[in-house]
Amino acid sequence: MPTPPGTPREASPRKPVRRADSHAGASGRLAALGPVELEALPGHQIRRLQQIAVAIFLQEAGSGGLTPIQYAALQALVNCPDIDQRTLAGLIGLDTSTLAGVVDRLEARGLILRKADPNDRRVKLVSPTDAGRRALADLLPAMLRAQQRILAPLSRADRREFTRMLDILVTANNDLSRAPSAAELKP
Amino acid sequence: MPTPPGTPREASPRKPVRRADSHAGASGRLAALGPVELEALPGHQIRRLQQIAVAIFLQEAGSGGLTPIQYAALQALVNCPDIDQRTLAGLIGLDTSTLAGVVDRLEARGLILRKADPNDRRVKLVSPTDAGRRALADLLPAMLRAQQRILAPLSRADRREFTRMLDILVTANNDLSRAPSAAELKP
DNA sequence: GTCAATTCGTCAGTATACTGACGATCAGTA
DNA sequence: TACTGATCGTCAGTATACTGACGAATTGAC
Repeated sequence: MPTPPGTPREASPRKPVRRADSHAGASGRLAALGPVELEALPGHQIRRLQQIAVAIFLQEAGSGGLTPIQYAALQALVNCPDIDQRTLAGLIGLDTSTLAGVVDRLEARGLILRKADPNDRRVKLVSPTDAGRRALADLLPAMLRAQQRILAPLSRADRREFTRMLDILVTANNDLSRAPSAAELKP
Repeated sequence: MPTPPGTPREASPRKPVRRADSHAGASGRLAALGPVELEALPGHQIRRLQQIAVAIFLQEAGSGGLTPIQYAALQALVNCPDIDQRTLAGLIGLDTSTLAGVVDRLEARGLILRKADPNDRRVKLVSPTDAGRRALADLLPAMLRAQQRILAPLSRADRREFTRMLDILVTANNDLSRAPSAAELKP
């Protein structure tokens, strides 16, 4: 972690508030340059947007529905049944320990099945039940409405640009979460 | 720490099987078209980007540092000391019940102080300690590096566009989380 | 001046999301 | 075959983040 990646360097901050003064340690009294506005920090706004996206999804899904994560796990399993939990975690971008809880809850609701792999008893293969496929199909319109609402404040051209940049940012840093990456899944 | 960022990884196939935008409006005929690709759903990609942003922040902050939320709370208090918890929750976009835990942890580390409001005994006023201001100042360079790294995969023009759209999306839906909105804070 | 409504902070409960460690299992080798 | 190393799922611990409910305190209507 002493090694910041290649290229941060002191680019001129757009309008943000306060430049990264490399001589900060010396003065110690740089608190006078100006306040840091949270709204100008991308990380802060990304967190807010995530909160909003989850809230919209839950509104559309209704009280009996699934959470966004549960929907993603179930959708990945319908796309690709009978995979082990590690592969599933990689598909939806989750830590395997976090996925364990998600799978527990889906199994408790009868939406998926966990069975041991006969060839490797460490592995548990997961697949959706009929009830799971039905729940997913029932939720599809609400899920699509949620996706539209999330980006609704943007113009159509901006929506396209935004999703394009989102893809760049996610794929460029895909390996930063503890989710198993595609590289280490299929040797 | 492994996984030095900046590794672009091969681009995913990215065939947009089913997008949630534009012409999907009628909502009746989109049910039978093909598999739903999670990567094409804005909500999914926003969640992934949030994971990445947190991971980058924690990498830069180091082991003894603060979490992004703790940083935001402390920064808001330095900008604006002696406010009650409800106002603070609104400033950083948090539920008051979630904020209670954040404030507990910051108080336990001696970075903030909680005292009763003499004019209204329901209210607890919060303000940073000297140690809190010091911790915030010490973390400033790392925080700014993190912000740069999050958007580093984009061109400079794209970074500007992305933050512009982020602002639009967040402010347009500001009232969807349970955080106290600015409207109800100052009557 | 009393009582209902409201507000503030908190708690219990649920669900992500991470780190670090562990037992069980498998693959490879000597 | 016995040993080493790796992998799979899980667990404990910590930290967001929400809903719904609650006691304590204040405000408002009358």
